[in-house]
Amino acid sequence: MKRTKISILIKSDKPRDNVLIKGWIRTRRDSKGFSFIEVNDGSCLKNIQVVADNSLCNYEDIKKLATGSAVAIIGSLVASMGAGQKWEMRAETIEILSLAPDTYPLQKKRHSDEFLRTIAHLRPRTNKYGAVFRIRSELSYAIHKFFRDRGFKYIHSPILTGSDCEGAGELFKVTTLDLMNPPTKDGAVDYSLDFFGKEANLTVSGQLSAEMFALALGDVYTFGPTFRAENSNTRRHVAEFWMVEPEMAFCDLTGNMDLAEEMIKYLVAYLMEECLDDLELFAKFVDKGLMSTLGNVASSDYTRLSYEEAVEILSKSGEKFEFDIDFGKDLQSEHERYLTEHHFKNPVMVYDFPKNIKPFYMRLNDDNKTVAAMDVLVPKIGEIIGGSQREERLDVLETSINEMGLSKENYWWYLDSRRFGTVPHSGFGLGFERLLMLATGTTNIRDVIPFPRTPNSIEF
RNA sequence: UCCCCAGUAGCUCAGUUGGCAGAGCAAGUGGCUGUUAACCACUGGGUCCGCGGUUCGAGUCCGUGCUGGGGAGCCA
Repeated sequence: MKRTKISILIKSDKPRDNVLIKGWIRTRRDSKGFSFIEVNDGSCLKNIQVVADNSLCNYEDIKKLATGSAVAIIGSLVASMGAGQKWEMRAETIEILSLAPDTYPLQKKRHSDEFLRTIAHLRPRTNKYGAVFRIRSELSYAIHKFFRDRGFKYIHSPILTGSDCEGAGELFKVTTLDLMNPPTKDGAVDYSLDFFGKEANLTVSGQLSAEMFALALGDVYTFGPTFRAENSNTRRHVAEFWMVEPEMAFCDLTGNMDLAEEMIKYLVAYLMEECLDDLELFAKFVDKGLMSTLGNVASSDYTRLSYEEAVEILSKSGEKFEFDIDFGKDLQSEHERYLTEHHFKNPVMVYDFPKNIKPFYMRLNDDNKTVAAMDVLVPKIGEIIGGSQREERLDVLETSINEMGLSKENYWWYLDSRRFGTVPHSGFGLGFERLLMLATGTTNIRDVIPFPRTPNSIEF
């Protein structure tokens, strides 16, 4: 007999005989002659209520079923006499697949997120984390659907890289050398004897690869893990995270911002349509205002303002900031928060940043002091997207590489793209986990990724 | 890496001016004719984060280390 998933059963429009379910016990309530057993199989947030009569041959064992135990139940789906649910299952046989001992760490009541992080291998069995990871799965799918519907091609950019790409943050080194006794040359480690014949790292971004493919396939995107060895200890950073990076040929900064806005709106609307049950859990227990926030994000237009205008708003705000606002300095967290949470109360797109605070590949504007960069800032989380129109002019790009003290030789292949059929192109990086935080109201990034990697923490 | 806060039962926490270690939930046992994070009764459960110090006496005060959380920087 094939098992039926609980997500299917609870949506049934008629009673059904001879149904098999398999899942885990969430709670058991005993009465005089029978027990109510809540079974969850992870297919959806809801449990199915199973009624186990004391006439069942193994009823004495059934009464030992504790939270976390696994069962296979055959029975019939019938209308529930109770008020809390439409359907319930009347058990004919209950096979106990495994009995959870009383040391099972999860209880029926709520646990703190901090405690659940210490048992990250078990937390997907809770309502909240089950919901997080179902939403994460749906959001991944929606990203692919969004791009595919618009003719974008999915590029698998490499995880192992030989260049330090954009110099964005500290890199994780990848080596097969004997760390106790590495080969040296002139007092330094001799990486010519390493696996790749040169230094290698985990990628910090798929952007440079994506650019090469955008200049061949037109519109492309990457979606994969990226790594930063930055020692940052905040609720918005992890060492391993997933990034979505579209790259579009024949596209300027405005087209780039258009895509970013359209994409966020699409994804949030998609979740509100497909994951309503799970989202409502967050609206109930995590962030009371979640649904109105999401409604706003999905439907209202995002204000676009230049860095210069942002600086002006902040200067005139009368707000006392810890850090000075001055043209040429990057916006601090407190400034971003002021813009999104107080001034506009909505996502905000800031563009045309001073060139000295941005990487070499961003396109120089005609004013010679700003670049065609853009950030999407959202309330509570801050920067969720960073992107730019890329510098497509070979001479300007070479000057920029020189000015930033980088070596042209390392980027020979990147520069080739500007030698051969170069065109204006643009792209951005979206922090997948940060979008999940926005979608669920979760305030700590460690709670939206299955096994978070942070400084001093890689237990699971 | 810097600043701030916290660490007491399986979990969430209380513990007064330094004076016998507490509650709720969970767990175990029993009860209850339909429950909804069921309910009622009883029972068991402690390296008060580690180390050192002050004191007649430290969960409480001091020093230090570790762990967790929040903020900052870096960014997505």
